[in-house]
Amino acid sequence: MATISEVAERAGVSTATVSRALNGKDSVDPALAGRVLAAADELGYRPNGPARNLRKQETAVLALIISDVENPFFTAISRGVEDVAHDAGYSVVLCNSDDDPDKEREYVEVALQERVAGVLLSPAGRGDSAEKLRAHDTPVVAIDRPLPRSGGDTVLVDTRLAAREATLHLAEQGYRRLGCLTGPEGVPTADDRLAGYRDGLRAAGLDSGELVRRSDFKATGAAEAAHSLLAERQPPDAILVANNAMAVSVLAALDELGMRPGRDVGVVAFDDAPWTVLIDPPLSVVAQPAYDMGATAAQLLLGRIGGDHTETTVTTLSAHLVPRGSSRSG
Amino acid sequence: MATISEVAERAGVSTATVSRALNGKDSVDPALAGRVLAAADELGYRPNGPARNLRKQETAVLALIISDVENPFFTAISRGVEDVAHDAGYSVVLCNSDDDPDKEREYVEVALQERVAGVLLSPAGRGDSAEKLRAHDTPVVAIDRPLPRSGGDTVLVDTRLAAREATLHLAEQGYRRLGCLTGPEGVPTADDRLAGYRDGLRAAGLDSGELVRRSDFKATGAAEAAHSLLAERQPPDAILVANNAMAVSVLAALDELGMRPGRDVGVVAFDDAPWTVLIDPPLSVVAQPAYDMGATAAQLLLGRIGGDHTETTVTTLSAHLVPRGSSRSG
DNA sequence: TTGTATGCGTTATCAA
DNA sequence: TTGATAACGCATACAA
Repeated sequence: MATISEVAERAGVSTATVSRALNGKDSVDPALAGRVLAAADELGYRPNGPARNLRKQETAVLALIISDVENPFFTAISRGVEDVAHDAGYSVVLCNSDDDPDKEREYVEVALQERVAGVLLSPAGRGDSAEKLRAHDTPVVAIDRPLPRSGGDTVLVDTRLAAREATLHLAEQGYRRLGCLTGPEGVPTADDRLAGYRDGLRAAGLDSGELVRRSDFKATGAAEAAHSLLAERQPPDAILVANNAMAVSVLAALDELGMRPGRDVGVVAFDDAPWTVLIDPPLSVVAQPAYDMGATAAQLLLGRIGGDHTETTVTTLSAHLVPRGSSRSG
Repeated sequence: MATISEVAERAGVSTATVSRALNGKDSVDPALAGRVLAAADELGYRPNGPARNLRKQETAVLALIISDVENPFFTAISRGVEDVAHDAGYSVVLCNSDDDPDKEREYVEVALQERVAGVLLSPAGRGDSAEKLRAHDTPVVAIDRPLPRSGGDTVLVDTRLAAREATLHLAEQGYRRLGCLTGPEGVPTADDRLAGYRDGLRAAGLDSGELVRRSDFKATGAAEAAHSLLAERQPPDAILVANNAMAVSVLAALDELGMRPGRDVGVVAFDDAPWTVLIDPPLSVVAQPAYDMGATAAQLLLGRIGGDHTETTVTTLSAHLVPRGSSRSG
C-alpha cells in the first residue's frame, strides 16, 4: 500500500508537505496542495493508522466491554455508544465479557495494549479492571453497573428503586406472595433488583419468606429457576423478573403449567421489548433507557478523552414501570 | 506508560533481549528472561500495540460491518464472529452501516486506514466496498448477502429457497391470497425473499397479483406497510414477512384489526426468536443459522489472513421452516 | 545467547 | 510556505 513518501515523490514535494496538505493545514500553497491530493488519489493512498497512532500517541478507538451482545438491553446501549462515537470520528471495539471476570480482565489488557482512547465498562464482578485502566491513564466510564471501588464516571439506572416500585405495584394489585427471579450474585444489577424487591416487600408489609431464585440472566438457565420457583410448596402468586430473557422462560413455564399471567400469577419483568405487547395479556415491564445510557456514557467518555478533568460524575437515569395486563389481578 | 527501553534499563539488558523474552523466544537465558519479566511486571509494562502493529505490518483486528446491531439476527452473527475471533486472539470492531452505502464506504475507509487484518461485510447495496478492500489486499468475507460483483468468499443462507418453501407451506395450508412484506429494494436478502415468494406462488399455481410491500427491515417502517397491505380491497389471507422486527408490526396490525394469526391471516416470518412461542398462536418462522454464519465467516476470514490462497468459496447454509400455529389454517 | 542498529510511516520541530 | 530531520515503540537482521 502506498506510503506518504511515494505520494511526496509523485507530487514532487517533501513528506512534510504531503502530511500538511492531507491534514488540511492552512499553511500550504493551494497549488501544491492540489498536486498532493491528486497524487494521493492516483496512488490510492490511505494514511497508515498504526503509524499515525504511534506518532500521535493516541487512537480514535473506544472499547465497549459488556456481558452479552445478544441481550437487547446491551445491544441498545451499544447502539447509543456507536452513534455518538461515530459522530465524533471514533470507532468502537465490542467485547463480550459473558460476565466472566477473567474475560473482562483479558479485554482490559487488550484495550491497554492497543492504547484505546477510552473504555466503557459494564463491570462483571468485584474485579479491579477500572483501577488498572486508570492506573495507565485510560479514561473509563462505568455503564449500567457501578464500579466495585467506585471513583469513576458512572451511568446508571435507579434499578433498585424501579424494582421496589414494581414490587409495590404487584402488592397494590392484590398479589400477596411475591417472588423474585434475579441474576447472578455479585452482578450489581442483579443484587440491586433483589434489594429493591425486598424494599418493596417491606414497604408493602409483606413477607414472603424467601421466594427468590438466581439464574444467569439468560433464558436457558432461567427456565429451571422458574420451574423451581413455581414448584414451591407455597408458590408465589406474582414474580418480579430481573430481565427480559429470563421473562421468556417464566412465561413459558407458566404456559406449560397451564397458568395465565395476570390471572394466576402476576408478572413484571425488566426491559421492554417490541414483542411484550403481542402476548396475551401483554407483559408489564420496567423500561430502561438503554440507548440513552450508551449515548450519555459515550459523551462523558469523549469529554474525558478531550481533557475534561472536572470531578467524576454519577449519572442516574430513571427506569419507569409500564403496567400492562400481566400484573393486573383477576 | 512504560516502554520497552525502560524495562531494558531496569533489567540491565538490551531492548532486543526484552523483546525476545517478552515474546517467549527460546533463545534467551532463563535467568535473564526472569529478570525481564520481573522488571516488566514492576513497571506495569504493556507492549504498545500501535508500535508493534506498525513494525509487524499487521494488526489483530477484524472489522464487522453489518446493518444493525439491534437486529437479533445480526447480533447472533456478531456473537459467532466474536467467539471465533477471540479464540484466535483477534478483536472485533463493530460497525453499523444502517444499510446506508455511504456509511458503509466510510467504515471501509476506516478499516483500510487502521490496516485491520480483515473485514466481514454484509453489503448494503450495489457499492464496490469489497473491491476497494481487495484492491488494498485486505481479505473480505461477505456475510448474509452476496457481493455485488462477487468473486470473494461468501457465507449465505439459501434464503430464496426458504422463502419459496415457506410460501408453498402457506399454500398447502389452504391460504390462497398470499402477500409478502420484504425489505428495501437493492438489499439482496430482501430481493431474494421476494423472489422466493414469487417462486412459491408460481409453484403453487397461485397468482395474487402483487400483494407486496417493502419497508426498511425495522418495526416502525413496517407498521405502515403492514396496514397498507391489509387495507387492500382484496387483502391477503396470508403474509410472508422477511424478518423478525417487521413480523412484530404485522402481528400488532392484525391485533388492531381484530384478526387472529392462523385463523384469519396466515403468517410466516423470517428469523426465529425466543418470544415467538409465547404468543397465541405461536409464530411460524424460517430459522436461520445466524451464529454459525458468523462463526463460519470468521473462520474463513482468519484462514485468508493466515495466507490461504485457495480458490474463493461460497458457503450456503440452510434455513429451515418451523411451522407453528400462525400458519395453520382454521 | 546477547547487543547494536535500522526501519516501519507518520507528525512535529526547527531552519531555511 | 517549505524541507530536512528526529522521534514515537517495537521487532528483527546482523554482528559479536
